[in-house]
Amino acid sequence: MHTPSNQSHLLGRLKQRPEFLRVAQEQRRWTATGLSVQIAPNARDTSRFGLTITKKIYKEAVKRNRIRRRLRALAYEVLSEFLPQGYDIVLIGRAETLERPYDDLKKDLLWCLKRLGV
RNA sequence: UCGGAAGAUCGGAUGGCUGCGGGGCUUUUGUUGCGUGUGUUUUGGGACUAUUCCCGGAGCAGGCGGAUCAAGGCUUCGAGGAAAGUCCGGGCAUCAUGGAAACACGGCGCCGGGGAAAUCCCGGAUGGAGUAAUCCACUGGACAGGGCCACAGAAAAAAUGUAGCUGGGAAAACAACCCCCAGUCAUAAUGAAAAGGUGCGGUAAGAGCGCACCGCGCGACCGGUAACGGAAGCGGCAUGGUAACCCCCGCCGGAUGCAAGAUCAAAUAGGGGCCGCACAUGAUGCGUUUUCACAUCGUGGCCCGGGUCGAUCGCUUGACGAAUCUGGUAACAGAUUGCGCAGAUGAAUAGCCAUCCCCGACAGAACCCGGCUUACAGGUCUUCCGAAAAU
Repeated sequence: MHTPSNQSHLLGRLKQRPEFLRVAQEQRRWTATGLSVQIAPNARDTSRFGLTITKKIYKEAVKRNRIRRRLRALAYEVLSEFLPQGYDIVLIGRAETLERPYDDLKKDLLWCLKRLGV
């Protein structure tokens, strides 16, 4: 879309529910303390990411918003650097995402990517 | 100074790096389509002896203009007092509806004022709490009618008469008990409540039977816009509670909610129109047969219509807020202004770091506005009350 940064233009966003379901059906999932990751190849020359934070984790909208913002910042920083082209990835928030130190979250995400063989 | 009451207001600060959503201005290149006019090719019609001229269609090339979209630059704005719960009142939209009324159903219920309206707000009345400031209250009607009032108690509503008290009768030597008749409810027992209370008189015993005080009912008149308050006098006392049970009276109320709804519009199904082509010596249609005529049946293109995916609008400037002044006890109203006001749609307003402090509560807009209710760390300000001290 129109992201001016020199790195994040590689990253699109998943927006439609069917796109999320397709990634989930691929069954490639790994969970760390701070977050869960689902991934699927998308047959494109760019990668895209989506975020899922359910009401099950926190009832209050404020806490869910904060989790979403931390994950989004994480995605722009880490995925644009380490995620190869041609993948759709979904980051799923957990209860610990809210308070976990940012550096640990970063390690969690990298570890998940490694275990998923990317 | 201590304790208390009411109201208003704020809701971490500063800086750095990296970012997000909306608007505006601007630059460049590209994309798409539009307008304009130029050159050129080709073609139809007309005028003319002819060169040629006039009118129209199609293709190609590049020019200019102002847009759309994308990217870059600059600039500006970017969550709350409750954004929450979705409980009321409206705006707006669609649907239904000839008008009006009545019935049904639901809601509301002291008086006056405010407000678009409300079950909201302000002021007052009444009752209650507090030394006070102040706070609390679903506050019409129980002689329109019905229902209910547990347990206990004789009796729970136009009272009754269990124990008891008194008189008379009967019986008897006399008295008492038992029995019969009459009067009565002071006394006793039950209960949340027993049909005025206390005292004196009175009586066979008693009773508002009489009187005084208190209470209650009616109430001339006075004050107040009103709710209501005060009250001379009159009445011997009469209409127990519950309407948050039905009900009666008065007032109010269509339904559904922005996923409302409107516009544009790939695609698909079925439908309609026009044009071209094809067949046909065919099939079907009007009782049968033959002949003739007519209509339909095929296929291609374009258009209309349809409305899915999608896109745009609705979508944020309005019964708005703020400041100042004026009127009003106040709610609020009026005037003025180099004043302020998000608009997303997998959904922006952030991530990380540093410093400081009192170490940060409840909590995230989703069509808009007015209320209500609920949650909330801590800070600031104003007014008032009580006590102590000082003057």
